[in-house]
Formats: sequence, C-alpha cells, structure tokens
Amino acid sequence: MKEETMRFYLLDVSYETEMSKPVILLWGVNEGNERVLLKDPRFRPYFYVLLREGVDSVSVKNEIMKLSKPKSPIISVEEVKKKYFGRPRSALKVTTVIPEYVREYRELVRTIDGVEDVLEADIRFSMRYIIDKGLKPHAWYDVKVKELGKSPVYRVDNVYEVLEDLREVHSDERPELRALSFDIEVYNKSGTPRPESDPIISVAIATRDKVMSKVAETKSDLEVIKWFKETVLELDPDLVYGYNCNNFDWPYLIERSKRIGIKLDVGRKVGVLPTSGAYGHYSIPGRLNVDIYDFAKDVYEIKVKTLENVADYLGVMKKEDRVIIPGHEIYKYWEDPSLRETLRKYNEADALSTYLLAEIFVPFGEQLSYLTGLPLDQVGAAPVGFKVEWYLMRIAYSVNELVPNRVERKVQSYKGAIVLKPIRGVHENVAVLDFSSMYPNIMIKYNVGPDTLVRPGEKYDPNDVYVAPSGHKFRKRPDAFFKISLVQLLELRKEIKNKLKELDPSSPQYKILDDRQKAVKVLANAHYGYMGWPHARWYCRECAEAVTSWGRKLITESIELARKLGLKVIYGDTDSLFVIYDKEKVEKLIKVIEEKLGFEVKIDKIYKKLFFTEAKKRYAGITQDGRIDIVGFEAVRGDWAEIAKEVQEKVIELVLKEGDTKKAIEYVRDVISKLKKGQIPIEKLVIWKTLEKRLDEYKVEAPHVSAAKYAVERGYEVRKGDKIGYVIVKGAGKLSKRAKPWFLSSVEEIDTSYYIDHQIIPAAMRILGYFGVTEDMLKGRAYGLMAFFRKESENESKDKRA
DNA sequence: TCCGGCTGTTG
DNA sequence: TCTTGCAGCCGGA
Repeated sequence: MKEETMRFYLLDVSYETEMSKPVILLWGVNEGNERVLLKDPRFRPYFYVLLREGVDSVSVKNEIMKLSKPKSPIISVEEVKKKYFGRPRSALKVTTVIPEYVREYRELVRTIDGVEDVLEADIRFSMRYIIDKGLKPHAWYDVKVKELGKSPVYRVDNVYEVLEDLREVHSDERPELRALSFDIEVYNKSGTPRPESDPIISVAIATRDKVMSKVAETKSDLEVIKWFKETVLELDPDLVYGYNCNNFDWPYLIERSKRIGIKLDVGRKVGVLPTSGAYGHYSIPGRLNVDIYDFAKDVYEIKVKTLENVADYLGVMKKEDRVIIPGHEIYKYWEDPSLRETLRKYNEADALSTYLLAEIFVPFGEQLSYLTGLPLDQVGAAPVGFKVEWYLMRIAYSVNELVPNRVERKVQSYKGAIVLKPIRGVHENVAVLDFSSMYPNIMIKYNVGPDTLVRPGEKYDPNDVYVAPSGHKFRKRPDAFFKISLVQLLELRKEIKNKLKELDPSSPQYKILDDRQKAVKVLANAHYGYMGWPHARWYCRECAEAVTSWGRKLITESIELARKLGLKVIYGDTDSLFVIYDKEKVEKLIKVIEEKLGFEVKIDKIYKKLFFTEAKKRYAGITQDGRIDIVGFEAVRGDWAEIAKEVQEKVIELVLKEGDTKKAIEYVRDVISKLKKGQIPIEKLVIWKTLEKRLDEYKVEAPHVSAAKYAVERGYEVRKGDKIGYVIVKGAGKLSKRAKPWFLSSVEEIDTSYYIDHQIIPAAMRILGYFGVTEDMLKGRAYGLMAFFRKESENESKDKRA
C-alpha cells in the first residue's frame, strides 16, 4: 500500500487493543472532507518512578525489571532527568505494553526500596498520547500515513496507519462537520419515568436543514428506537448534541434498547455501544457526543436552566413560538391519540432548540478543547478544576516537570478577599474601577506557586524572596510553574485580541478567535481557585492565602491613593472600587495606581445613579445608557417567587428612573390586590430551591425538603441536585408543612397572606424602606381616606392595561 | 429571641 | 468536583 502525506483535522482520540497491543485511534476529517480513522500502533504506556535522593538507580532498575509479566512485559526502564516542584530530580521512566497494566505495576513498584513515589501512572492512555504528541483537537495536521483501506469494522470512508508524528498546520479554516441533535420523550404516568417499565414514546432528530421525528404507535418502543438508530447511522454525524443527554437520554436509550434486544451501536465502530466515560459523559466511538446542558449551566443569568428557558433567553426559540407541555403531563399527550401531533411538535421543538443552542455553545467548547487537549465531548462535562489541570499537564510536559499525584486532603479554609461596607443611599455619577485580572497578575508579579513557596524551616536569601502580607514567602527565581502557565495564557489572549482588531466581526475567523480568547480567560481566571482546591494535583493553600492577602493590600492602598486625590470611595469588593466620578481625578488615580502599585486598573462602567442599602454585595443602579443593573438583591435570586422579583425590579425602576415613590407604592398595592383576587398565575408564586443533599441527609425540615418528600410520597422520583419548585398553601403550622410542589397545587389553595408578608412586601421594602415608606403604606392601612382613592387608581391602572 | 442549617450569590 | 464573603430565610431550642 502506498504512503502519502495527509492533511487531517483531529476530532477525537481513543484506543483499542489489537492482538495484545494498544493502538491509538485518531478520528477526524481529511482535506477532501472524508471521514477517516488514523491508527497509530507505535505508542506505549509508561509512568515515572521518583527516586529518593542518593539512591543507586541501577539496583532499583533491576528490581523493576524483575516485576515484568509476560502478558504486558516491561519494555524499558530508562533513567531520566526531570523536575519535581521545580527541583531537578532523577527518575526512571518505566514503559510497558498494555495500558491497563500500568496500575498493577504502580502498586508493585511503590514497595521497592529507594522509591519515593510513582508518578503519572494515572493518566489515561489516550490523553497521554495527546499530551506527548502535542495534539490539539479541532486543529489541522500534516501526517505521513499508509492507506489500510476501507474496513467492515469501522464506519468511516477510509482507514490509515500513522507512520510519523502529526505536525500542526496553523489554519483558521473549519471543515464542514456533520451534526445532529436529538431528544426523547418518555411515558411518565407514574411520575419520574423508569426505564424498567416506561417506554420511550417519541424521538426527534434535528440537523442543520431538517427536523424529523417518530412517535410510538403502541406501548412498545421497538420501532422508535430502531428508527433512531437507523437515522443516526444514515446521517452519520461527527457531532451529536443533546440536552441533559448524559444524565437522561443516553442511559435511558441504552437501558430500553437492552431490554428490547436492539444493539444500539450508533457509533463508528460496529458492535460497540455508547459507554459511560470520564466526568459522567457518554462516549460514542468516532463521534463527539456533546451535552449542551453542560454549557448552559455556565450562563448564570438564567436561573432555572430548562431547555425552553435557555433557548428563550438566548433568542434561538422564543417560548411563544413553540409548543410547551408541562413535564409531568407528557404521557397525557400520548395517551390521547388526538394530542399526539402536539407531542410530536413539542419533541421536535426541543430537538431543534438543542441544535440551535449547540451552534452558539459548541464553537466555544471547541476552543476549550483546543487549549486543554480534552476532546470536545469531555471538555464540556469536565469541571473547571479538571480543565485547568489538563492545561497545566500540557505545560508540565513542555517544561519537563513531573505531574504530582492526586492526594486526599482535608479541607482547610483560609482568609479571602476584602469587601467594603457601602455608604447607604442614592449616589449620582459613580465610576466602577476594576483591576484587570487581579489574581493572575498577582500570581505572576510575585512568582506564586507550590514550587517557589519557602516552606517552614527552609533556608532562603531575604533579598531573593517576595513576602506576602500573610507572611508567606516566594522565591523570585526560577519562574514559578503557574507563572509560566499564566504568562503564556495572558500573552496568547493579547495576541488574539490584536488579531481580532484586524478582522471583520462577522467573519467566521473572528468568531473562532473570539471564542478562543474567552476560553483563555476562563482558564487564566481559574488558576487562583485551582490552587485552593484540595483535590488539585498542584494544590497550595499557602499560595491561595498569599494571593488574597496581596489583593486586600492592593485595594486598601488604592483607597488611600483615591482619598489623597480627593475622590470619595463608596464601595469596593475583591478587585473593584466604586468612586464618585470626577473624570480628571479618576484618570489621575488610574495612573497613580499603575505607577505606585504596578497594577492596571480600568473604568468598568459609570452609573448615573446608584443605590445601596447597608448590606454588602447588594446594589442597584442605572448605567449611562439607561440600563438598570441589579446586583445581589432578591430580584436576581432564584429562590424568590417570580412575583416578588417582578415587584422589586419594577420598584427599583420607578424609584431610580422616575424618582417616584408614590407610583411605586401604588404599583405594589395593585399587585397585592390582584394576588388577593387570585389573578396572579401560580407559576409566578413558585419558589425554587435546589436539593443539595439526599433527602435523608437533612438535619432540618426546610420547606423545599418537605415539598420534595410530598412529591416522593406520590410516586415522583426526586434526586440530589434537582430543583424543587414549591408554593405555600393555606393552613396552620410551620411553613414547611404548607410547602407543596407547585404542579400538585392550584391557585385556590394559595396562602396569599404568606406571599404578601413574606415575599412581596419584604422585596419592595428592601428598596422603599430607604425612602420613608412603611409596610402599612403598602398594605393600605396607613390612612383611611387613601382607601377611597385606591379604588380609583386601581381602576385606572386596569384601564391602562386594557 | 437567638443560633445554626441551608441556599444562592458575589468578585 | 476552582475560591471566600455575605445576606437572609427558616426551623428548632
């Protein structure tokens, strides 16, 4: 067979064992837009043995060789010079054949005399390949290959053997990938569906240009699952999208198909089912299965992240333009044949909105994948700490650092950032000054890291260390591992931003680079938090403590400088200062902070008006363009009823924009009277809270816990992590006894006085209290005569609405 | 009346 | 399953 050089776009890396030897599988697309599989049989698993200082490496080497087993022989033990926490160390690189044997050898080697530790034995084989070969998913490569020809086992256009390592080709082109999204609906008459008994009643698939679906005709879902499998194989997508599919759709489909006897091998290897892999995601051979919910979780502006809400918020599908069926009623739309077309439309709308959301989120995910090396299906599912860590492991490889093991540690808290007490009241013209990337810049400037930290009892030259206000000391040289990583990220971001200036914002290249710049920011900002995470390989509590102490000092000194310039400081939190805006003085302050303290500060925004209570982390303001910002108050929290949030938002608007407390009072009264008349829909009375633990783990009977138990008693399944939506109904006794799941309640049952006294009034008073308004004024008890006028104004406002 | 459990936020 | 600081509700004593 002939040898050739192929241009190849990498999507995913996996491996399999062929004739007792591992073969790396590189899935992707070539320049001719064919689906190709590259097999690299040359790579072998290995790990490092850290030797105690002064130990004779030859004897340890011999001991290790003796452990070799015929099933996966130790091929080589090689002495290497590495660094461990910045210090030069001798280590042995032990190479074997079968990846699964690494674990076994690790345990045996650990017991040998002279061995301090075994390192990098817990890095997955395919990731090992990605790191060592410097590969980045979603990039182009030139690679010398030998054609193996089409195979009956792999569902790709062609298979090749890799002859030489891949060489990255820098290109902003993106190949034409095929994608589909899918969604299933399930029979749920008895509450939360169970795959043992409840069939799938409808499946929908959406692609760039069409939406397809199949609704079950009988209670057997054989036809529906068959249709799903055939359609996926026929469309042969590179990317498969779902919404919460790793938690629901995939496990459900797999369990149902197993019961029915269909082999759900929808991937690019015949006979292989989707399997549950790292970070709880489902891995489909040769395809990237992306759960869009993982990305939606990061949009913190959306409180309840249902597919409808997210699609509506991001404007890809407005709620009023689609069919919506309450989750617990889905079965009804199947049981009644005349409603099945509605069910189909609902299912199709879900699949389509998932596809449209994917178009927004996936490009960003691809860039995170490019930076961290984690394939796209995992990078979404991986928590931030792991994303940072994979990125750091790539850096470690490039600077010859050994990767520390993960170790169990007990949680040790430390002092965090500074938060100033705000000056209460309404302020005009307030500038918000932000330190740019404060923590990353502190880490860079003071060379912070576990490798530069001077530990108790260690010798150091006082001229050669930075001393943090917390007392911790860091060597000025050599460059800390975190500094290398952060400098690289910040420089990359600057570079990208410069390139963006030359590009047309509507071009695809702009989009790619803009997503990459955001991904870089995410990784850089997470470095500080990563250090203080006990689960981190490069954990360093002292480092995190030192960073926050430098941060507090920076803010305190900046306040001093501001005061010296005659600027009034209203508030500040972590890396921001709120000052009364005086253009000249603020510009001067920015300059002085830069000169004297060595940090960059920017005006983030200017508020025309800004309102504070005495509480920290809560304020509301109007920006120069007339937008209202609400921070921290009930209106932006998920655990207050919609009606209370609406009232508070409106009150803030009336008070700040129009300066009209009277109107605000009337508005609140109007809402209260509507509530009493039962004119507020129950959806606006729901209070949402997350179950952060299992039901039996709670020490106290909180309302949402009690509501959850109520649902469980009626056959609904409630799990840790679920959002519980409840309402307070009439009755006596503790609130928790009167908290009921909202979908099992009606407006007639609602305890309106609870909503008035504990939701609407407190939310309104939080603001109005500072303008001399009393509770009684909101309830209308203050003046008898007012009651007269109230009727009038109520009628008026009703007229206006009509 | 006060404290601790709990949740959701903030930067 | 990146950090700490903070507000405020509710149950329980």
